[in-house]
Amino acid sequence: MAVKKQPEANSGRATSYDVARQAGVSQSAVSRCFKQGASVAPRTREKILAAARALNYYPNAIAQGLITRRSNLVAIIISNLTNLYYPEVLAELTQRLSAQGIRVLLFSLAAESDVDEVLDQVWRYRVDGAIVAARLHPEQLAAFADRGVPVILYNRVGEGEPVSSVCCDSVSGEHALVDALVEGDHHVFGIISGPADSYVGEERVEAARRRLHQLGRDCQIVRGNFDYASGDASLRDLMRITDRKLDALICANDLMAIGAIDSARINFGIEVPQDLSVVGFDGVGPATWLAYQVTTIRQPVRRMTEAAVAMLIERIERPELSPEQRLFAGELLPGSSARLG
Amino acid sequence: MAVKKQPEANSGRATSYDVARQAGVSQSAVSRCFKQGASVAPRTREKILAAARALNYYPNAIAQGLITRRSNLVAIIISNLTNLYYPEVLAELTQRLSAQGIRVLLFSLAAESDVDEVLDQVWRYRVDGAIVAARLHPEQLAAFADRGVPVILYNRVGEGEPVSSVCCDSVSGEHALVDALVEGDHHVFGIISGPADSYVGEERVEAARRRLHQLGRDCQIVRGNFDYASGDASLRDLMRITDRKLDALICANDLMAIGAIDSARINFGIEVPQDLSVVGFDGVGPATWLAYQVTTIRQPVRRMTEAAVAMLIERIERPELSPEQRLFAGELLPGSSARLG
DNA sequence: CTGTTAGCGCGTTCAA
DNA sequence: TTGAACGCGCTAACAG
Repeated sequence: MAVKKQPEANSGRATSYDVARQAGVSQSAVSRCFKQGASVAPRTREKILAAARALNYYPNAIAQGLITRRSNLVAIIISNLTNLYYPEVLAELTQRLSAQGIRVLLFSLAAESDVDEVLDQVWRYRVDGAIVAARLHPEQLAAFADRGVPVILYNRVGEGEPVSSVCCDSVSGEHALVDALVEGDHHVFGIISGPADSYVGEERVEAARRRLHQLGRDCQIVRGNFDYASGDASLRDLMRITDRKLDALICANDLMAIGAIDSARINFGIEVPQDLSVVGFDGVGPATWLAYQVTTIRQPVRRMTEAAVAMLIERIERPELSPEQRLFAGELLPGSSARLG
Repeated sequence: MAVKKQPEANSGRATSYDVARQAGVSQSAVSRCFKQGASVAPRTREKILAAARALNYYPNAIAQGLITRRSNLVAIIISNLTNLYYPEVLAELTQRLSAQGIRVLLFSLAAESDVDEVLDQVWRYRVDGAIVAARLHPEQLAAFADRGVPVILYNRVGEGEPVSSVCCDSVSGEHALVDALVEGDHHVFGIISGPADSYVGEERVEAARRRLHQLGRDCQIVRGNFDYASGDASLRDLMRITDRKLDALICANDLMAIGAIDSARINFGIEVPQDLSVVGFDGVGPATWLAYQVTTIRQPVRRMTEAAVAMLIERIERPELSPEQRLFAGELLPGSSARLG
């Protein structure tokens, strides 16, 4: 005879057995009572719910997960949370997942090299799926496939590896920006890139460069790292390189555009957009502030997060589904940081 | 005879039994092998680790949690993630917890009224503790105590309920700001508050108001809601109320200060700080941008998150520890958005 | 509709 | 140092 603990002596940790005893039913009746479309007599149900409430009983999701093989946990892996653009994405994702009865296990990377440690934990917690906004190597992506854990990349694609992804279209976005700048009669073009390990950064820069080339324009490219300070630093570089003739600046994201605008006005005494046009990418909050009104491409965050969550849940329920890539066009916000055509 | 599945046929989900069989040892040997200071012969250990690697075995944290009664999960509950100030806090917290072998279950509230649903999930997942930056009712706080789940409030206090918390001192911060403003020879003071349901918002406003009163200064207070747009809107209100005589503005956070600065310059053609001094609170990134350089109080985020995590882990390990409130003084960033004494 | 039974994957006694 | 046996809290057949 097992020496069971007192039923409710240790407060706040009642089990389904405690509830069963209190309600005078079997443990499995309690289990069914907390399951969706299970058959329980109304009277029984009431007794059980009353007992559950009295004992402060909540089903143990850990135990449920062990047996159903569904943890209802999804990992969200984000490289640098502080990038002004992610908080909005993260909030949207968690709220949408929450609405679907899914909990978020958050992993934030201090350095890209931490990915392997993070994945280690992801496997241990038997998450049902993952949404990833960080660079993953092919073998890391393969690990997800091996384990049958569906994964959705956010603003990234699996280079080589077939994997589902949700992205904002860099090419059409940069085309729109470049076309508008060119029509606006600019002559000396500069580009501030993102860090070398950023997928969208490289993609945006390449798209802008090619489009400029197609239209017969040359450009200078300097490397930034997506933050405010690098907007300033890169602008200085470009002013030097172009002998201050720069009059159109394309930034790989809004934050650097803002840094460049401030630097132009304050450090160089240049008028934006009269003397220098600046465009960004993302459509983050500060881009719309009165002082900046950055001409940029706004990512359709709502639709993108909605798609990411929908795609993930689909694949959790039907693992055989093949990968799918969804590309959303951003919207050109004219702003007033650039003279357009 | 139970019909066991093929050992490794279903790839990527090996159990400790599979590893044991492959290594020719018992399951409990495998278990010990993955535990810290357990006694395993070096040769046995190697065999097991080799088998584990071959089978791609990772201990099931869910099952571990079920038996050890430690999920190694901590809930982080944040009301509005998009408040420019929280991403930094969230990133710090997750990284610090991660370093301690603890995973983060993230809950982001769309509305304060969602708290109860969130808590429901918190109980179900048997989290070891929680860090909360959202308003909790006394009965909600009591629920944590009932269940023996340690909780740390972040920039909030338990009103009535005894509960641990980590805060940045509003009183000393506002005193420093007000004192500096008063010495700077200002005459018409205005305050933009936070939303009514914000604890720090109310506290900061009250501290500023009292200090002004002590120094024999009167002030006008209008309600903001912590976002950029309300900085603009509230400034308009204050300009009207004071018949444009406002020359010192105290904002309950930096974001509103920035909104007010932009509005003053652009909508009213007022020079900041020559004609109007503006101060904020928090020390968020944009506050230091060249265009603003907001005079503000910088919260010591690193020390605060470090304290929160340390306090929480202490209480997870020693539940009998009584609540503790830690108050950190912020640092006055002089900036250039205000004429100080 | 309800109770009985058998595990989910692992940590933890207790002997050997 | 190792293995056998048990149980964490629950779901999922199955029989009644």
